[in-house]
Amino acid sequence: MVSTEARSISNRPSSDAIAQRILASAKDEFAQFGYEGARMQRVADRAGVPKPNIHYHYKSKRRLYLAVLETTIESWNRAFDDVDPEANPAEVLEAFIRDKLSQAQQDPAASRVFANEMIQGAPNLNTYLHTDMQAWLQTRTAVIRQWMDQNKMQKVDPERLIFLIWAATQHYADFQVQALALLNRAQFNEQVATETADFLVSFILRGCGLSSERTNT
Amino acid sequence: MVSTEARSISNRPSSDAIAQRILASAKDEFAQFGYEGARMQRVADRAGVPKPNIHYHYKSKRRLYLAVLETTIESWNRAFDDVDPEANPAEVLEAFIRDKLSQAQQDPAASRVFANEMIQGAPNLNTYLHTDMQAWLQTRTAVIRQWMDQNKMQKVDPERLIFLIWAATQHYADFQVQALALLNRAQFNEQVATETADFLVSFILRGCGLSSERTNT
DNA sequence: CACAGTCTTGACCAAATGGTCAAGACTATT
DNA sequence: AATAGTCTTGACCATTTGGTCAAGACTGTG
Repeated sequence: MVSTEARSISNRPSSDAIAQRILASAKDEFAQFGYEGARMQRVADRAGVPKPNIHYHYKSKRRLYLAVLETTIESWNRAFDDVDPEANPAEVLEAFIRDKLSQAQQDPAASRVFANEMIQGAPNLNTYLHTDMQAWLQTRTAVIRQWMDQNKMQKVDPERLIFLIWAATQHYADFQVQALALLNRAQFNEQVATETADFLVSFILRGCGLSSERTNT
Repeated sequence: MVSTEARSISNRPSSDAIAQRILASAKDEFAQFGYEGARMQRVADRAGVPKPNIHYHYKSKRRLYLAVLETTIESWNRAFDDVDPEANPAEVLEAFIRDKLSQAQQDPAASRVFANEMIQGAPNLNTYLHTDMQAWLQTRTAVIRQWMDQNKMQKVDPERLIFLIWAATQHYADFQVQALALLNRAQFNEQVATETADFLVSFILRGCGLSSERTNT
């Protein structure tokens, strides 16, 4: 009786909370090892639940992975999302760069999940690449082209400009160990992030012909 | 007799040739799936040899992986290797960028193996990062700093400049599917490579204040 | 408090995994 | 042509893998 009473204070976390914890653990696992290298047992251990519990919430490893991919994509390009063509290119691009880098710092696992999927050949995101992502890119490049037509910035390939920003920012998530080792830093803290953001913003804006400073050649 | 004669023309490939073929197959496999996701059986199939043959040439999966890593690293930064500080920064950087991109196109697997190892946290290359690679980087950044002191180029963080070049070029190897999908191209051929190289060179040189063209702001 | 539905979990399974081994095939040397 | 050393391979093994299942625990509702 008493024991039952006591047990009844078990205060079991809500089913949703557990599903969330599993999803978060899965993100870390898939980020580090990729789909094929990920182990369900490790996901369970990270989440602190028995393995069969995962299969209650997610039908299979593949479904779990797809769920992770989905949440990852959702938070992908928050910024730069609705851009006013009348806005200042420099400000818009700066905001975009800083936001992407901030994401890379705050949630490197998301970036790595995506990187793994791409390296692997995007077996689960091929449609997405050719539909939603392409559409997203096209509206963005349209604005950039407009800016270039109005001589507001240097004429450059807009698609490749976006690629460069993606690559340069995600680098600090995906290759974090390398960057930290070579910069002789212990962790990717706020200071390193700020230094990096400042470098990227000023370098890329200069590349876009948007710098207030002039070159001294 | 006859059959023996006929068989003796079997012309079995040299042991070294097979070891090489295994290594090449392993590079592709590790590139696509990462260490934990790689399957010895698939390596064997790709190489066209029975699985035990792999274990004759490479003691274990780990040893095979280390061998792949080694050959990958060797071909890593061929270019930009001995730079004359008196040389023209623009020319040196352009050569470096074009070489890195050419590598990314010709051997994307190598880039992906390295990317996987970094994403995973560099469990096998941590020492390398803190020794050889750091040394390599330091001699390069020293030259760049010299150029900046002599006002030959814009003052920027040299380490992060190198990172940006690495990231921007390797992107076309690691994220090849994405780039091709978004550029609406079927394959990363010579034309795409040239367009990309031209973009990267002019954009990055402008970022370094090394462009002949002036901005029109 | 009983009952039904939701959620959890220990015990288990078939298949796949990295790796072994001993028998055989090939090659160079004498 | 016999021999010794190198290389190849079919059959096999212990362990790990993703996944199942049925029994039980918990929770809300009448």
